[in-house]
Amino acid sequence: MSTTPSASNQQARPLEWVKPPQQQRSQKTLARLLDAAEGLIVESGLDAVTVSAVTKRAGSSVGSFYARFADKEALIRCVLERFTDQALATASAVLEPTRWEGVPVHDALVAMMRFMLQVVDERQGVVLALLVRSARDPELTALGQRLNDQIAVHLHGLIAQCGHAVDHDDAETAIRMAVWMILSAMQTRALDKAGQAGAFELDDDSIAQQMALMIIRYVGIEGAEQAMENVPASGARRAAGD
Amino acid sequence: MSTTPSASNQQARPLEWVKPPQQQRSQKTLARLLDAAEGLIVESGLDAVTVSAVTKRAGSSVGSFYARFADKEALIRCVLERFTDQALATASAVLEPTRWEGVPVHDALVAMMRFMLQVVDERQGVVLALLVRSARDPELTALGQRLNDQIAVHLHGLIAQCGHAVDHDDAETAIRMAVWMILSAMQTRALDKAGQAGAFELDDDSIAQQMALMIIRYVGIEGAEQAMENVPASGARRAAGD
DNA sequence: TGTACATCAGTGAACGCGCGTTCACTGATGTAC
DNA sequence: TGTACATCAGTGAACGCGCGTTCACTGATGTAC
Repeated sequence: MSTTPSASNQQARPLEWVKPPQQQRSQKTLARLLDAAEGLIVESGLDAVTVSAVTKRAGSSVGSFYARFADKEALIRCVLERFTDQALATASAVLEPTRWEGVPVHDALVAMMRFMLQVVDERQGVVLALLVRSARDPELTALGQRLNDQIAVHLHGLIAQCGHAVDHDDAETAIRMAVWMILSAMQTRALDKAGQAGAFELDDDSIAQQMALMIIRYVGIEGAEQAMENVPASGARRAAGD
Repeated sequence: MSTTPSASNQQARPLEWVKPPQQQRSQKTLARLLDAAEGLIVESGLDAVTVSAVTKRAGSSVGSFYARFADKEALIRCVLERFTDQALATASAVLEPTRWEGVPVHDALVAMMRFMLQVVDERQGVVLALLVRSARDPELTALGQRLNDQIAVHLHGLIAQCGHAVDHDDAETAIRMAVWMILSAMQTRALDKAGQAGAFELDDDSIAQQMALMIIRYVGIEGAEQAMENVPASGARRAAGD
């Protein structure tokens, strides 16, 4: 973990709410506490995150916990901020233009949506925790918005670069809106899956394709729709302008 | 409140988790408890909903609370179910086809989106509570889905009735997806507003218009877009097919 | 290199607050004769 | 109509659990001379 590209984030960002450790020993304790908390969130939800549960799982003690964190809230913020940082870094990596050279916009979008759905699936717990905690803590709300903005900016650049005409008064706003709606829907999806209610009868693949289609049509990326190679078109698709 | 159309709901639905009162006196106590809880949620959020706070506000007592509700959860579920029932009823009323006869689809959609944004604004607290509580309680998640489905069904009927051709393989799914994304975004919006973070720099009106545009384009309601009388079109809008 | 001291890190029992829930009791409403 | 009784409704002090937080203490690491 200390060799991953996002390691610098873990040292710089989370330490705002944390007493910076002076020895390597406590550095590790801190990491173990964060991991323990995240593990509990993923496995059993936010309610399972009690100080004693976290310290027990981390093989630490209550006292050493309070040597690092001002209170329990600080821990949770730390975990969620670390998560958003990872998400931010991942988003930048995934949306890097060179990665998608020569790939039709539609396929690229579907791939991205699929990836996002997969992440949400794997890290449901954390996504939900971020959602739930945002209701109390405006600083966390801001994190979500930052993620939204960054994805939107990157996506905008990416679409602009691939040479399609865009049919929208304000492409930037449109993309921001689209990303907003999609991210929101992803959160709802995490909720539905956690509640193992029937959720959507739609599978992740169909959702990914529909989301991609939504972006293309709403933002008005002209000529991008016909590249839908793997969409099982029941009625023949016939775009108005082609 | 006992004369509103939704009063029947209040008698039938919420009582699943509640001991049915035998006298009018306790009937009123029950209503006061529900109102008190909702009031607390709206004004101070879910955390402020403690049994003693609720009973105090309702001018009641802890004991009489437990005579009606199995536990605190039951109360909260009741409040949120009552809210969804109202939302469901409102949605049916708002989406009634006769209301929109002769109104261009675009204008109708914008009006609806505006209305929804307004509701979310007024009842932020309850919307948020529903969101947060759904993470714990699958039964509440199901409520949200029911709302989604019903709106989608009505909207589908409404769009089908107004004689536009629809350019989508599966209009029903598309509309369901659109409603899903929009409702999810509304929840995020409630979050953002509550956190009074900069939220979106977009005002509610622009959001309403963009959402309407999204529906029209994504679902492919042909010929509906040019009815955009009050959209400040900076670059001249030119739909591909007209 | 060794000793003394200071600081850092870790420990876990103990405290106390807040809140959900219970329960023994009083008062109100309805019913039987 | 009046009295006796049963049931329903309401009361709030008391209980107890769980959890966050504190604190007096032990052990480990680093530093000065």
